Amino acid sequence: MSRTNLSEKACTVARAAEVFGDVWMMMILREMFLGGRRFDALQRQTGAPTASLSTRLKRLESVGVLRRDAYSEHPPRYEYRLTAMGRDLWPIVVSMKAWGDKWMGSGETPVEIIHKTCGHSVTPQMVCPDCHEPMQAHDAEPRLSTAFEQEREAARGKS
Amino acid sequence: MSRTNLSEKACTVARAAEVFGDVWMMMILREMFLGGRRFDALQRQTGAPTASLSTRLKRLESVGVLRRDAYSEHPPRYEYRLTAMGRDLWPIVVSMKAWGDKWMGSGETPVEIIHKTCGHSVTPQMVCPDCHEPMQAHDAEPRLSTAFEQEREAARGKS
DNA sequence: ACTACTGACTTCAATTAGTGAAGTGACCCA
DNA sequence: TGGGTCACTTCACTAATTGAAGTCAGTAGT
Repeated sequence: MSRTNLSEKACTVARAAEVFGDVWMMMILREMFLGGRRFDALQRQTGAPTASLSTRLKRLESVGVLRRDAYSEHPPRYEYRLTAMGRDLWPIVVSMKAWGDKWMGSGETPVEIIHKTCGHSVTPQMVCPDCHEPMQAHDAEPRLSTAFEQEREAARGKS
Repeated sequence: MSRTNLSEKACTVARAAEVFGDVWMMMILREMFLGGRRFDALQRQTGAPTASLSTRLKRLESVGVLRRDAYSEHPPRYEYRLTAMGRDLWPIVVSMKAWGDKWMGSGETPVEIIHKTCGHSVTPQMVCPDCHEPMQAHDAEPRLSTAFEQEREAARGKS
């Protein structure tokens, strides 16, 4: 699907990007978190061409992000459901929504997130799991593993 | 750049996806959060072809995610820096890293995130800003605005 | 019995985007 | 004079995407 091969890289962002670093992937995920299950619903709500949607769903299934279940044998009809792996993508979609609301939005948000346990409409926040303080880019410092450091060193040297 | 026009959609995930719903965009962002500033460093560390990198950087600049500063007049040399808008993308990249580490990783993470204020190596977590409980997909319920609901209703009806 | 419709797709030809390799321009260093 | 760096652009080629149309297995209506 993508011509580049990022999956052999050490960077796990690269590996994740290979899976859903694609507009349709993100639209599909958004739609599934909104409850979309069937091919034609996903198609209409994402606006993806049939062929594009089809290749993406196959890919997501082969990765393990979603499962394709028959809900009728005759005629054969299927629906797609997120697996645990797929549900774990929720923070990514929510982060994108938060960013989109803040920087690309036009005042009112199209979707509110209601926290079931407390009932409030919320914008989930990233916090440090140790000290529970909100975290942003400038609060963090990356520390590279030696293996990853070496991969980068090699890149620096070549070409 | 993308053939589809998602930016006029109400959904802010769609708008965000239009900006960086692309493998190279994500790789560039990862690299910039790791401290990459110059064209050739970004190229080597992301593995992007020059032309691809060039179009992506132009696009990110035009959106306002990064700024292109001259660090030398003669010869003309530039570096790229994230704006506030760009730094706000951090939660997305971190969420992707967390997902990649968990589901695509091979034991050891290539990059640790050190929380400067507490000094710990952490995996940032999404919490409800009201009750401070960790939040996942099943803790949340989406509520659509009437405008967005109408857009979807229209999609349901056509073709 | 015939026609239309639904759902989940495939196939196809035309268009568009992405690719590696090579080239450009403005310098610096020896 | 020759080579090297940096930040790109241009080009010919290949690969992916697109919209439209078609397929298959049924159900519903008249």
